[in-house]
Amino acid sequence: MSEPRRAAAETETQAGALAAALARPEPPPLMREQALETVKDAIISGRLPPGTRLIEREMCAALGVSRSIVREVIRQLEADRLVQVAAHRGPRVAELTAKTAREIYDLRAELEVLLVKDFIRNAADIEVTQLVALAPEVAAAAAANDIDDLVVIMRHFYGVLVVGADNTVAADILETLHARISRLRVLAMSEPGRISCSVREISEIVAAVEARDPARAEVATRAYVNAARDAALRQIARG
Amino acid sequence: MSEPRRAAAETETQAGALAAALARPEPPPLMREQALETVKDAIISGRLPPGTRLIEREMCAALGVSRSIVREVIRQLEADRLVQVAAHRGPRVAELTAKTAREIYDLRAELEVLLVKDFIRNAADIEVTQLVALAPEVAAAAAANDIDDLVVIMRHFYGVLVVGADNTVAADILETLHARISRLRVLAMSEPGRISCSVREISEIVAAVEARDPARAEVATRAYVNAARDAALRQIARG
DNA sequence: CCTCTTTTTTTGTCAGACAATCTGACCGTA
DNA sequence: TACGGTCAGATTGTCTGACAAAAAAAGAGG
Repeated sequence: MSEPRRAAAETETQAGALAAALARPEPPPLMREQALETVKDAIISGRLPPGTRLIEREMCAALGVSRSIVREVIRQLEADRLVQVAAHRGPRVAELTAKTAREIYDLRAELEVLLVKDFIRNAADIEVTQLVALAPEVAAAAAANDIDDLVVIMRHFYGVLVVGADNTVAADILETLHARISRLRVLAMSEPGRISCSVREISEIVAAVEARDPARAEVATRAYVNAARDAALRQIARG
Repeated sequence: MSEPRRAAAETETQAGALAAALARPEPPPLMREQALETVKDAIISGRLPPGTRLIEREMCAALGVSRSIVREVIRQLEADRLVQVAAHRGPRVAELTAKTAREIYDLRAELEVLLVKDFIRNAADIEVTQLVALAPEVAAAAAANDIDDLVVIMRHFYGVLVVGADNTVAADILETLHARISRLRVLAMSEPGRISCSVREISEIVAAVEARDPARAEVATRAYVNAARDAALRQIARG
């Protein structure tokens, strides 16, 4: 009984390896996905500020796609809470109140703590090394006061974290939260003194991860996210 | 300067109150929302089991709507992770692996802890009373072994919790997680002995909330969700 | 200045079309 | 029989055009 099943399992494994090796990461991109990415990026970067009306016809013209596509994209952005849609009134880029921002940061803290702990538990040594290698990069970008570069490096940081933590559910949700506060994060980083402070906090997280010390990592991660939250809320309060 | 503004604010407030009082909670329901709710309910209840293909034309016929609507609905379900869509291959009701289930339950624990703590901090006394009043109902339904009733009561329980906690972000995300594991939750509840166990755990949560003791509530909530997780994973393991 | 109409804009929905792609059946060959 | 190749049908991805209903804007009148 086990002979044929073993054989089947073997061919399956081989096929799986083949598929993985040959998988094209870029199957002919769907219009819908390109359009979604374009609009999402425009919102996240702030080129479409909160409150902006997203009129279907204009979106069609701007994106070069049909209304069908635009409407599907809107539905996805709505589900991600990046746009708010009132019936018969059309979608607008979502506003971010202080209350909502606080809620997002508080939940973000829990998610990042969860991910860092999972990273400590699940990540291979090479992934830990990758994370450790990012700490000096963060420091360098901070020293140069290059916020754009810092954003890129932090995105990389979270990329390594997410892969090593191997927790898709938490990673997906954290990504939606990050998207919602992305403008705010950049704003908060431009607060004088915030950058050098966050460098220290991130270094501490990395050090705790390197030591594979979950309790220490939790404290460090909470400190980092809470400080970011307070800076963000100050920015909102200033208008 | 403040006089006219006060007057304006007053009429605005009055108008707002009127609008709130007369607001029909049911503005002519959009086809798309009805369709979404119908499909979502079918998935959550298990009438559309995981893996089921959702063919556009068939959905149109079944729901009595056009393809535009069906496709918009699919996009929303995709964003909620209730369906998985492969390009050119169409959507299927999402499968739930043991790994994903574990991740969902672990995150659910964090979210419910967060919400319970917020409830303790923010809820009015009357809301605490409402929650306390649900404990005996849970016990009664459990004693009668009426799982359907228990599901309804637990939905009510979370409704009260969410309103009192006043944390929309966490509530929304918890709702999507609950949706993804809803079949599993029912399955887990049918495990012999699980119900009476969960009654005790829920009573302890309620007692901790009534005492407004966050630390105790956290312990109780974790115990409840972790027990639910273990029961759920056992069900998955059994096939 | 406020209020009531009338237009204009925009959304919500449908129907039909067509190319690109996937699936499964069929078929010849070794 | 097992395997690789071909072809027709099914299905998705996308576009266009249409129209009723709702909301917003513009005018008219007091």
